[in-house]
Amino acid sequence: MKEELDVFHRHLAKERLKRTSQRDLILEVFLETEDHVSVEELYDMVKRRDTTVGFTTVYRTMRLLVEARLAREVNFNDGRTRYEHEYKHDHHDHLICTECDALIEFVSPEIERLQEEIAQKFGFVITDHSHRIFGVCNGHYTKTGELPPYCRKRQNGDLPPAS
Amino acid sequence: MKEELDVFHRHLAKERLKRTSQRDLILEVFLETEDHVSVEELYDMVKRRDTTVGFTTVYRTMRLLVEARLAREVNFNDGRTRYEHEYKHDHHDHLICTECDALIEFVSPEIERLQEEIAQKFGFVITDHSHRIFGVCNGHYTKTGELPPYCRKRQNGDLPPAS
DNA sequence: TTGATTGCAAAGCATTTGCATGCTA
DNA sequence: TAGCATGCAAATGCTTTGCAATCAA
Repeated sequence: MKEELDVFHRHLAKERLKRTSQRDLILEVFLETEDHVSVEELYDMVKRRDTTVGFTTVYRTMRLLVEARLAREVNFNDGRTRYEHEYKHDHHDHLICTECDALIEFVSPEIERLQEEIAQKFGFVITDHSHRIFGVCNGHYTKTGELPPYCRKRQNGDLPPAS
Repeated sequence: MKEELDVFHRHLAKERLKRTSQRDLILEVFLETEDHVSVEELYDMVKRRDTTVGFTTVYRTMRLLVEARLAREVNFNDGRTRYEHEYKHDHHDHLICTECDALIEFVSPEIERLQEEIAQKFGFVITDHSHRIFGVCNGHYTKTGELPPYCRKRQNGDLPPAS
C-alpha cells in the first residue's frame, strides 16, 4: 500500500500535478479490493468513506492511476471499463464465464512467446495485448452446479455474449 | 453472395421473421466490403443505394446477421462495435497498430491449442475468444515510413491506446 | 388479416467537458 | 498567488426503445 502511494506521488510530481485527499483516498480504496472494479463500483466504495467525492473525480483519478501504471484497464464486454491492479502484478489474461460472474486469471508464457513470433513475422512491435477466453465454467455444466473454488466472483452477473 | 443470402433467409424463416428489402440490401452491402465496418460506416454505404433506410434498421439487421452467423462482432477499442464476415471465414485474431489504421489478421493453431489446454485445466468449455495484439506496425518505426503491404487500412485512423 | 418491420424521435448509459469555486504547491 | 483540482450539471457519442404507420406472409 505504502509503495503504491509513493509511486502515485512520484507520478504526480513528475507531471506537475497536485496531491489531493480525494486522489489518495481513491487509490487507497482501489488497492483494498482485488476485484475488477468499474468506476461506478469504486465510486460507491469511496463514497462510504467520504460522501463529498464526486463521480467525475473517480473517472479522472483512474486515468491517472493508469498513467502511473498502478492500474490497468480491462474490458469484459459488460459495457463498462474495469480496472485491475498493475503494480507488481504480473501480466495475465482472463477466462470469463458467460453464464455467471466467474472469472479466472491465467498466464501462459507459451502463448506470450507465440504472440511475439507472430508480431515479429509481421514487423510489429507489441505494446500491449488483450486475450479473453469466453466460455462456460465448471459449475455451469456439471450436475452439482457448484462453482469451482478458483472461480472468483465478478461484481456484475450479467455478461453479454463475447465480442 | 448468393449463399449468404440463402443462409440469411433460412435464418429469418426459422425465427419466423420477415424478409424485407432493407435487410437484403444491408446484407448485400455488408458482404461487399472486406473492411471491419461500424454501423455508422455501413449506414453511410447503404444510404448511397437507398436513402430511405434508417439508422436503427442497420443496428437491428446487424444483430440478425450475427445471430445468423453471417457476421461477427469485433472491438478494436475505438468506441464502437465493428463487424467482420463470419460465414466460411476461418476464425482469426488481430494485430492492431495504435499509430495508424493498419490491421493484420492472424491465425495461430498453436495458440488455439494452448487456449484449449488452459480452459480444460480450469474446467472451462470455450464458446468464443478475443485475442487482440496492440502494437506499432513496421511503417511506424522504420525509417521509410512506408506501410507494409499486408497492413490493410482501417476506416478510422484514431485508435486510443489498448485496454 | 395479423403481426413483424420500419424510421423517426426520444431515451439510455457510460464517459467527458465546461465552468465557477476551492485548494495545493 | 497561480493555476491545478473539484463537483456539479450539461454535453457527448454509441446504442436501444417507444410508437404510429407500413408491409410481408
